[in-house]
Amino acid sequence: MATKAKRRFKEMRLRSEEKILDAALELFATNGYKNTSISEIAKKADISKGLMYNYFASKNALLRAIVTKAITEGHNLVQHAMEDYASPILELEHLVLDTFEHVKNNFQFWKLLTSLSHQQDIMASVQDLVAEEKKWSIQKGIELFTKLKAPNPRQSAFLLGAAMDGIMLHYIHMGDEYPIDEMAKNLIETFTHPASIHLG
Amino acid sequence: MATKAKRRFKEMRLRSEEKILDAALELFATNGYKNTSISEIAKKADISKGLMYNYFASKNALLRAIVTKAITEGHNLVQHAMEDYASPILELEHLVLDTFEHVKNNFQFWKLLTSLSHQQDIMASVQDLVAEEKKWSIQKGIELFTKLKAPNPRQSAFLLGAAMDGIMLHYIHMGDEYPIDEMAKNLIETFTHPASIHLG
Amino acid sequence: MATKAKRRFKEMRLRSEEKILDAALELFATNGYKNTSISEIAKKADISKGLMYNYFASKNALLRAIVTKAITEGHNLVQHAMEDYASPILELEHLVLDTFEHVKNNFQFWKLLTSLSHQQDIMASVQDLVAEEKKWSIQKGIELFTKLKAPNPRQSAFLLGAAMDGIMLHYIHMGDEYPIDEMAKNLIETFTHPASIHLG
Amino acid sequence: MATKAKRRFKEMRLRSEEKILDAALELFATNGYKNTSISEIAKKADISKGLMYNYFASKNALLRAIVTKAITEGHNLVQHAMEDYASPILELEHLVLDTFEHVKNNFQFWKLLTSLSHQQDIMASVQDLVAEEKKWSIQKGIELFTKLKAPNPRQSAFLLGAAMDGIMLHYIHMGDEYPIDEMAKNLIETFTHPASIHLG
DNA sequence: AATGAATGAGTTTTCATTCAT
DNA sequence: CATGAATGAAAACTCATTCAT
Repeated sequence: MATKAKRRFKEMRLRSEEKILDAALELFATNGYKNTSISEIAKKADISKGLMYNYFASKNALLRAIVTKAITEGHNLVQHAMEDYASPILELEHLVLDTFEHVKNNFQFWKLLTSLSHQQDIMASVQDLVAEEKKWSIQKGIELFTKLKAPNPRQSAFLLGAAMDGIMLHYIHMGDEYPIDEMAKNLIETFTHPASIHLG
Repeated sequence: MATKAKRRFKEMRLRSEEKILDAALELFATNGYKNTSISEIAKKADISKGLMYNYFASKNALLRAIVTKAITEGHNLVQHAMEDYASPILELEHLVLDTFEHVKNNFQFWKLLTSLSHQQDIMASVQDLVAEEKKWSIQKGIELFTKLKAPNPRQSAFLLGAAMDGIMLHYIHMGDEYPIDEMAKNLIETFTHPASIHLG
Repeated sequence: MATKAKRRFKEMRLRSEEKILDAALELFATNGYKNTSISEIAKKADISKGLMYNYFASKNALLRAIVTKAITEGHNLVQHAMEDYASPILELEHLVLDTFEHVKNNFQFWKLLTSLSHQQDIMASVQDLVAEEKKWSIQKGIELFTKLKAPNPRQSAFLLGAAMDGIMLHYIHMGDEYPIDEMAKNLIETFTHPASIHLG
Repeated sequence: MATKAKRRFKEMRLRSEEKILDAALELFATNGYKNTSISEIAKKADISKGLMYNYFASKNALLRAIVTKAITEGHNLVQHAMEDYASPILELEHLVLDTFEHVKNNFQFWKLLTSLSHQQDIMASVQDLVAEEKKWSIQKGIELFTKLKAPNPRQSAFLLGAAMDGIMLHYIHMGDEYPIDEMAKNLIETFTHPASIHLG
């Protein structure tokens, strides 16, 4: 009896939580954290203002929940993708493609994260979650270019990272108008082909 | 007499206006637009809250003034730098270096602009100013790569643009810890040397 | 069968009601009425929020129930204690000691009542219950001092009442650190011995 | 010029601050801290809600300001009054009378303080201010009864303290209906006359 | 009888903006 | 031109109470 009721309650909780997280992510991403009110979130999630506080202790806790969730998901995804590859070139190719795939599939989240990254005080409450992710990413790049026998792996990793972030930035701003797949292909060629594609 | 007095007033006016713009730029850039109060700006600019409204009709007008000013300055700078170059390679080199130089010299402004770019409603009030700038920039890139006989000038221009923005993004986040000059050198080589520097 | 089940239900009901009353009393007394939420009470009583409303129509009804219960108990106690004494001196002695005993045994309740007594609007809903109690208490004091042939029984009763309330106040604030028994002894001597104990 | 304007502003500030403090004191004292909203205070003080925050950082800061102000005033008053007396009996007489005088003149404040003393968490934010006051008071009492050669000065000081607090409590509850001056006289006699006044 | 999800009115707090001087 | 006191609308948050199950 009690079990049945409990299960039902759990489901209700989960559904509401999901609705709130989704609504908040979209609004935060589009209009910014400070610029989004709990009222707006509640309206979009189709719940009452008060209910939000049943699930998240504060607006900031809600933000952290979003970031935590997305980073966890993202981390798993990329780590999986990295497992076994025949050659470092293929590996680099997948690093780029998988990352962009993840960005495409989590458009709103990346928009939010990019937006957050410019607000010092808000970022502070999320910094720890993001910092680790970044370090891991650069480390992976350096390993790759070392395997590829690049003359300066660190430098190449940084440049690749910058180019990827730039592409993501443009993609995030322009959305599907931006030729992200083409850019990815181009990027991979630039970083793996001995002859530059840029000059004839 | 009157003239002298008038001139002094004008100078004071300019000085106050300048102080407000500077203070606001720094605070907006560091903490975000929404997160910065008029009180804070007034305190930092060492003027009264009320005085601000003598110079700018609203907080949003102040924001627009900052963006307008910086974009105008930036535009002049880059356009100047582009004038006469012996070869397109040199020209590309200068495009990259001058842009980064501008970012370095207007760190706060770029920080602000990057931050703003993620807040749809605020950006709306500034969008038109930025859009033109962007278009011009891409056009310039395409021209350059055409002169350089790149197989796909548009693609190369996009990739260069993305890489430059990525580098700027990292520089803006990390400040002087980021090896922006080294990155610039590297970037130029990648885009102008027939043999890739990435693979040995 | 039915009877047995009914009895069990009644017991459960009593147990839950008791748990709620105890939890609420402690929380109200410690943190104040307004400062205590139904959630806290429910958690402390180990029941659900909703169940509380099966037993008490509102938070205020719960408060009234607590006060009513404790006053009734207290009244019985003191009245019992007052029955037959050989001398008015002994009677006064018992009045003091029994009252303090009651306070010691109902510490939380007295704490609550003392706390409530300063909140006009809340007190309104409880006032009538308390007023009667007070009147009875003073009447008793006057009777006693009359029997004791005090020159001004009313005055003495008031002074004794004030001193007792003062001692109770201190006891309530300090808890068992306060030497309430010693104070009681002292108080009785002061009011029954012809020679003052205060000056040597 | 500037000076004149500044003086005017200071006066405005002072007046508003005073109005807020007075309104808040009365409401806190009558209805309790938690039970009083900023809106009510603003309405009573005839100012806008927002203005309160120009003067006090928070509702709690307002409370502390009230307590600090009253304790400081009270301390000065009593300390002054204690200076030079011909005999310890006269000194005790004045201790009692001056204290009651202070309570009468700061009725609202004492009502508030008595009310606060029962709410642990609120009291925490004010405790330090009050604790010192209490210690000083008891110390004074012990000194007095030592000079008066009471057999147990500490005990007598405690009893006097309790009686005084009890009288104040009743006075605070009943207001001017309570014969506080008569009680004071009676109290002094009880504690200074060798023969008890209670029994004929 | 019992649960806890959901509500909404009310509370504290913030801040762009106005205005008297 | 300059000041900062004052306002009020909107934001974050709390909580007694209701209700479907």
